[in-house]
Amino acid sequence: MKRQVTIKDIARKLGVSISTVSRALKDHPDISVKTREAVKELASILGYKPNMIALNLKHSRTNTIGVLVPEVEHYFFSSVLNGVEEVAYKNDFSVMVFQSNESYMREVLITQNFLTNRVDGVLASFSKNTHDFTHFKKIIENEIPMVFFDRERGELHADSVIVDDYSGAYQAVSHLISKGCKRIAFYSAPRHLVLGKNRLEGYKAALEDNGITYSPDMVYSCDTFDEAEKISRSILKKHDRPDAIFAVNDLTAIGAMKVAKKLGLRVPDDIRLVGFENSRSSWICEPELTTVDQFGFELGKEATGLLLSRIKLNTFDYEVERRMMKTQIVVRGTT
Amino acid sequence: MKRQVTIKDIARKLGVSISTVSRALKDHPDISVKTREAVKELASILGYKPNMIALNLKHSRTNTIGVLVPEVEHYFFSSVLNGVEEVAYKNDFSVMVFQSNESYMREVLITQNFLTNRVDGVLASFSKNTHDFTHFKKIIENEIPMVFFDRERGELHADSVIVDDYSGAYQAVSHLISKGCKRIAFYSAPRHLVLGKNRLEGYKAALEDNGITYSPDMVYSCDTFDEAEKISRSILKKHDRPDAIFAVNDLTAIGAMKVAKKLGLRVPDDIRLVGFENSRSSWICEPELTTVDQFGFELGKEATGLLLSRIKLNTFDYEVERRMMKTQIVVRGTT
DNA sequence: ACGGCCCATCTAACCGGTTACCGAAATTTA
DNA sequence: TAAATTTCGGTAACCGGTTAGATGGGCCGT
Repeated sequence: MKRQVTIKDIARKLGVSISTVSRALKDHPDISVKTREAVKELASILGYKPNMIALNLKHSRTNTIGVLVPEVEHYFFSSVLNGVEEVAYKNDFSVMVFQSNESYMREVLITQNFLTNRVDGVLASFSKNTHDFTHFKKIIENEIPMVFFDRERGELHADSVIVDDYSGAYQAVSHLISKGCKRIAFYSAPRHLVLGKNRLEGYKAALEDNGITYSPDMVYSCDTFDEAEKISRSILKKHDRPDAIFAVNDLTAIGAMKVAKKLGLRVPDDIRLVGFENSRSSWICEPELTTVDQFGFELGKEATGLLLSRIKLNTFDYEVERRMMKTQIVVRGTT
Repeated sequence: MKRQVTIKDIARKLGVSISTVSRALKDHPDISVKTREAVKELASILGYKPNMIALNLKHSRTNTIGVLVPEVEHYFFSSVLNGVEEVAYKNDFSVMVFQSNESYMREVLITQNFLTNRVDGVLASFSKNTHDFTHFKKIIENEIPMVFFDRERGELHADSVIVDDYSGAYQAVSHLISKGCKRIAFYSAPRHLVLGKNRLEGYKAALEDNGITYSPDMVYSCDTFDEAEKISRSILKKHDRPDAIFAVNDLTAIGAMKVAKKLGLRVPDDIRLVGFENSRSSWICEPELTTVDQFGFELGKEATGLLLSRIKLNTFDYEVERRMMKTQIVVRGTT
């Protein structure tokens, strides 16, 4: 492959030393205007581009942040990514995105990659199957700033930016109750995810604040379209079927809706549904889905801003922060 | 921040030279077993990780490929990305993903970033608003291998891996004709994209092969949900409205379907629809959308494999290749 | 006892920049 | 006019590895 133009080439052609070229290019006052102009002109003629790798080695920074995300295919994560890019980009940082595909093994390899590639900081949303966090601990041992987003893990020295799951769930369930629903099922994420716990708390609180007793029988572990299709079939056939379903994400709600319609239930008359995400899908399905907007784009911007501020701190000795993003219920046809 | 362990640290503690450590770590035969074992043991105790940046500088490679994509939010592109990661990953390459958001300006900046970050190769799908290709020429001038995917540009020294748009469109339109459709509208991508041209040709050919005369009045420039909602309103109200719509992607087809249903048309009895993508959305809408599967995952794998083979060639003197990915029509409820 | 040879390791240059420090010429000052 | 001070640019170390070639001690044969 073609060798790139270096300052050495410029120095040789101009008969000056490489340090002069280096200084001239960055407007160092030690260099005379004449020399500086000559260097700059030749540099642009030759198409000189500084070698980032050499700079990175010198400064031991890469100006790169690593992002670990379960799947970019999910609307929420892709919108987070947009926010991340926006901020990173404005601050001259590059972004390396890796998907765990909800696989723990893959996640471990990705974090190792972060270490060997010497990213300056890490944004991470770990997989649903991650119960062991030693791979993240290694990143922290290396004093690489890390911000968890959406899914958090309190005990590590890492900031987190999360969705206000509690209040999102509370809003959603309160809304359903205001529509007259009494038997509200909750299709929930696995319990070990903090978001699962918090949404459950919000669900419970909304029920209890409205005089409805909480029953664990109404909570199902189900957070994908396919699972929703499967379990809804039996749930919705029962004589004491729920009159509303609050689902942990839009696709799950839509899966349930599909089954409901197939069973001849009318939406929203016989059964009301609320999702969580405000994804594209939520206005593609019919009727359009009432859902809780998670503001992924803003979350991405927030998390990246926080991470960059940590990187700029240049010390690992800071108080860990936990930021919560507001949610907003979007009322549509399914309620 | 914490300084990473280097071979220098190991050398000092062991009282040997850094070259000995370097060689010991890579099982060089010059080093005695005793020394080698000692070095390796200390390395693992100290948690030594080779500094990729230094290696990159030495070898002037980064083991990184840059990916330029319009928007990861689109199902097709996110599935391509999955394929890219899969292959890159197996070959110990990292992937840097950048979204142009269909902005030409952004795209130019991203390609500059590829140059300064010294990626070893580029996978690119340019934006709809790109008419000037000098930014790609710069990459090629630097002899960085490039593979265009999905959207190609013939005149540059770059391979391309594209969807067989012609046959995909031909299949889709033939299918509609076999269902008895006579007036088939085509919601098309901008003409300057090769994929737009090829699908139009496939559309024309399918019509003509079945004795239907092609009429330019049936071709509309429309490739988003919003545009489809807007233009379909008037198109579907006309007394000589089409009896089928073939759309350039799923969301456009779904936008049209939504309007059709609002106008009281029955799908598929009054109007049939075919999309292009086989996205998640295509089985969320109702009825489920007949669509042409583009096999994004396979396309991503193919393009990355080709790119990596070019990188490994280690010369820029190769014949440019153009690979076409087969498509497959998926028949569902809208036809 | 000495030249030759092998083995294990070290020295130093290199990748492409940055930058502290040094030195010679030009200019100012006494 | 000699000394002091700028001005301008060069030298060399450094970032963390790799690697060709040098070095030096031990063992061999004659």
